[in-house]
Amino acid sequence: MSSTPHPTDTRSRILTATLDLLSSGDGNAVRMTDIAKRAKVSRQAVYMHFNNRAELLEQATHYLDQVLDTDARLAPSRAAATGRARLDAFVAAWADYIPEIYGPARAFLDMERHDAEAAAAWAKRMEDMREGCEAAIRALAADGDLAPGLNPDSATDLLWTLLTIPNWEHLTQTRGWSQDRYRRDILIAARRLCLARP
Amino acid sequence: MSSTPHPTDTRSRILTATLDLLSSGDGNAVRMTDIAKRAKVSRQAVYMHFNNRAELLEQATHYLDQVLDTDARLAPSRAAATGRARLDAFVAAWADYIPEIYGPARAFLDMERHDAEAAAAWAKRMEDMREGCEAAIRALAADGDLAPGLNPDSATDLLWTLLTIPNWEHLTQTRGWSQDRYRRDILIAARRLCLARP
DNA sequence: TGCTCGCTTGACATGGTGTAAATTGACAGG
DNA sequence: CCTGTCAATTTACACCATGTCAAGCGAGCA
Repeated sequence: MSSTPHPTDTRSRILTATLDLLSSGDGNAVRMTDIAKRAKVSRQAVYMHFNNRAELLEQATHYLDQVLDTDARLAPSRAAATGRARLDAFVAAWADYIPEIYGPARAFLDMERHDAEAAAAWAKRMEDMREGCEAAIRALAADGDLAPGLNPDSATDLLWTLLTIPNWEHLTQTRGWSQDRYRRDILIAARRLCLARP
Repeated sequence: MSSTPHPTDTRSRILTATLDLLSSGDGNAVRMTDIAKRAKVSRQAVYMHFNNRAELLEQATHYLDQVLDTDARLAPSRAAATGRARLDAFVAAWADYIPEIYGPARAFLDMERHDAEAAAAWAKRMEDMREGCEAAIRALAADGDLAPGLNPDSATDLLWTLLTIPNWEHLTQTRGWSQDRYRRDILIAARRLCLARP
């Protein structure tokens, strides 16, 4: 059942319990009580390690980033020779990354409205992601391959927007797209949007 | 202050109070208490007219649709001669519609996770909107102007996704785009995405 | 006079987060 | 062996928003 190893120390048990619950679909069943139960500690023990839910979630995503080796996944994109290749690699990497962080992401999106701290933590992550978009667009512009009619700023923001998690959610959950279809069609869309000659 | 007329009967006062608060920015300050206070009735009086918050919000958007004459705004799109014209008219109409319904929309998006009834009501509205996208894409396909590489289904879903309210929110709120810029650049993006020769 | 309707008042249940304090049990060091 | 420390437990409570319940009140109508 458990997708992550099963460490003995309490703090790690809480973190893996959090991730397990978040990734197990019913995102609503991730209350502090549920996490504590799953980690086999008291609810108060959770508060001994994390001040509040937002902080716990934030630590959990950091923990997840190590497991997924997020940086390494974006290396191919950074190494790409042309702007077109960079765009393709970035979109592909990101498309496959989304489903893996969807659990925590959904939790943050839910909190973001009424919890400024959570919103800030999540905004920073998404800002990092935007930089990937910006780099790809700059590379395209340098190659003279950027779509005419769009300045680099607008192209960056539009690409970034296209690739947001709510859009992935909309297409795969609401519209029932498979992950394969998402990967394929979102790449086509990104090319059409950004490239002068898609 | 009040953007809507000020009817005397209680039910209408509650509805306009709801819309006023929703459109006044701080979307978090739209608790049942706030609405009641604004309508100058007791909190319980609200429950005499609407069973719960979701139902109140739903009625409020219906009320708003009458005020905005939503149907009429989409008439130019339906009347367009070519697929390209239809796409343009639809995107333009929708782009200017979003800011006007943003208040209620945001409230629904917040509830949709933990309130099935609210989610269903909102999904229906968005489904109606999808039909506009579908009609535009079909018209393009009929003219032979649809982007190669995308079948009509995918194009419809992608266009629909591009135009969602969270994306408008992301671009105008998070990225600080003006409404003018949004209207202009989202139209460019929609054309690039859907047209064979944008 | 008395009935009914629309609304008010005030109290209360529920469900989730977060706080506070007293207690237990293990383990380490003098 | 006694003592201190530390992690964790148990229990209890404050807070906040939604929604429920019941009694009361005043205006208008028959």
